[in-house]
Amino acid sequence: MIDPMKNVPNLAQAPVEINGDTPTLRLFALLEVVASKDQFFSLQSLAEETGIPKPTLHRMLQQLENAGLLERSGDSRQYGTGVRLRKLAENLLLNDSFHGARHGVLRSLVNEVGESCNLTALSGSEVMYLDRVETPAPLRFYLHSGSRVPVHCSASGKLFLASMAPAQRQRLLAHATLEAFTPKTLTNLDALEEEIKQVKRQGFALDNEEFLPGLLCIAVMVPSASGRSNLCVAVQAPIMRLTPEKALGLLPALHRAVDALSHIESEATDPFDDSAVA
Amino acid sequence: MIDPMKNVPNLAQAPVEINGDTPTLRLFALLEVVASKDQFFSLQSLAEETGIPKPTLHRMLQQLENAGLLERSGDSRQYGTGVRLRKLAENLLLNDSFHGARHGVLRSLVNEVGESCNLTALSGSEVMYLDRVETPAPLRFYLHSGSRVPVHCSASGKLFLASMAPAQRQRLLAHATLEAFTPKTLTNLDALEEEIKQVKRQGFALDNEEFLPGLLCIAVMVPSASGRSNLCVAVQAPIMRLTPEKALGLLPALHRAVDALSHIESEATDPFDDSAVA
DNA sequence: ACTTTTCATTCCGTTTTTCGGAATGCGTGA
DNA sequence: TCACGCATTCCGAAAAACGGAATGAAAAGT
Repeated sequence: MIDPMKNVPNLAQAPVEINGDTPTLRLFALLEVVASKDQFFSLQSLAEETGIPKPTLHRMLQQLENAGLLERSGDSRQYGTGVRLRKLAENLLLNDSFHGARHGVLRSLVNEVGESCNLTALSGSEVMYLDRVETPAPLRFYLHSGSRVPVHCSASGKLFLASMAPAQRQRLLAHATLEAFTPKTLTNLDALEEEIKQVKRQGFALDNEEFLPGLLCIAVMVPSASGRSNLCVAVQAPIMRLTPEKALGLLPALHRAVDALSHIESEATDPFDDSAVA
Repeated sequence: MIDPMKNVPNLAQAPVEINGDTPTLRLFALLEVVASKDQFFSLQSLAEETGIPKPTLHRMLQQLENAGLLERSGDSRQYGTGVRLRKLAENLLLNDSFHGARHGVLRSLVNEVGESCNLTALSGSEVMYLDRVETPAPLRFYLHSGSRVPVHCSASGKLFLASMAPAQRQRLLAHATLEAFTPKTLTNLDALEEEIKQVKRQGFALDNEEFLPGLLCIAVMVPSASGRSNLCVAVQAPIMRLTPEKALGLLPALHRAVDALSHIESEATDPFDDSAVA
């Protein structure tokens, strides 16, 4: 990957990383680059932008073209998006009413409590942000959906841990390093178990600057009709605006959101529930 | 070319074929199946539906989940679409390479009717502006592509709602706050359902100051050759210049635009049809 | 008209990934 | 407690991806 100086291509290199552990995911990352373009592009320009070797990129694009995901303008060397890809995108957005409904609940929770809220799920050994709505207040933490945080220092994570069978929890924690993100992070397994016991008793969890200094978070689990739940709602705010005591006052609002969310979730398993709506 | 898909498991259910000559394309075909679903699904059900062996399907889903393209919900046996996939879909529609052609249609519609027009798509529970062309008149509303408006108080939104199955619509609306942006906003579910019935009858929708005071909007849906449509055209104008009655007079122009747009959409499948932008 | 430059495309041995039947794990309901 | 349904892991054979080098093909320069 050494850059021979003789070639000095054009403007400042945009090192768009094509990440992915598998060929397929690399192709997806490529599609994302393509999808973010507003115009046609050539193989060459894309090769420079992404750093993918030309033959490899050629094969990738050819594959996508054969599949109807990309199209080429005429016989020329300009690529653009294909019908099939657009159709997929449309269907996806059109049918995603669960996400839409959940987002709505989240939005009204934010309206009510005035702070940023998010939906989280356990994904592997980490907590993932499924969705997030920001507070209108100017001072806020920038966190976005799709990002991940460790289980041991997040309110949602502690709830997930508390909902597990002891054996399952141990299996998960056995291979985890309880990394200290702040001085308040629980890095001791016994302390964490103690905390989890308390979470279980209380029915909610707090993260008091255990992940980011100055960030307080309170979370509640959305129960699942069948089996264990993998969904939490949480409010996050700077400690300047939200002390642990004040956070407890938000619990009623959180529980209302949880109710709404669990109704949505139950519709997923029970598609025959479309009675109302005249 | 040899057909590698000799899997003919023909179990009791519908035989949705996953075609594709390469692993990546098979994964993509799988995503298409997922994207066309309106509800969560389990590995088992998908295995039966597609005929893909369980271990293979498991690996595929796991890969997609790790990449953030899919998400698991509920008791962790239910899969649904992920943030990253939705993001990809949105970017794609926003930067579509047909954008140019569609933009042209929009521009000539603006020329004809003299008011700002826009193209919209449903994204989750909100209406997204795909494109917009402003009126040359000095008095106008500042709205731009990429921005979003709620479904219940926009003409396009009502059209999308009208095109949904009752269950889907209910899910979307049940937990939504029908926020009142103006005194005319429909904040009552029954009233909204009534309005939707009317929209369905009429084939077009009006937004008469339901979102912004003084703003009237009339919208028509662009039909899709296959499946449900996710595209609307709309004219927006200050009520000073456009009354509801006068808006009806714009319907012929809107329908001409719709025709042109649906030709663009079908162009890809029929390259001999040059009738797009005039 | 001919040469040079610039891309796109093909070749092909090596490396990585996928495939899926069989075996195992895990939670639920008898 | 056991059995059953489903999710998950194993692993060797098969397939696909990889990318440096070589080869076209067409535009740009002379």
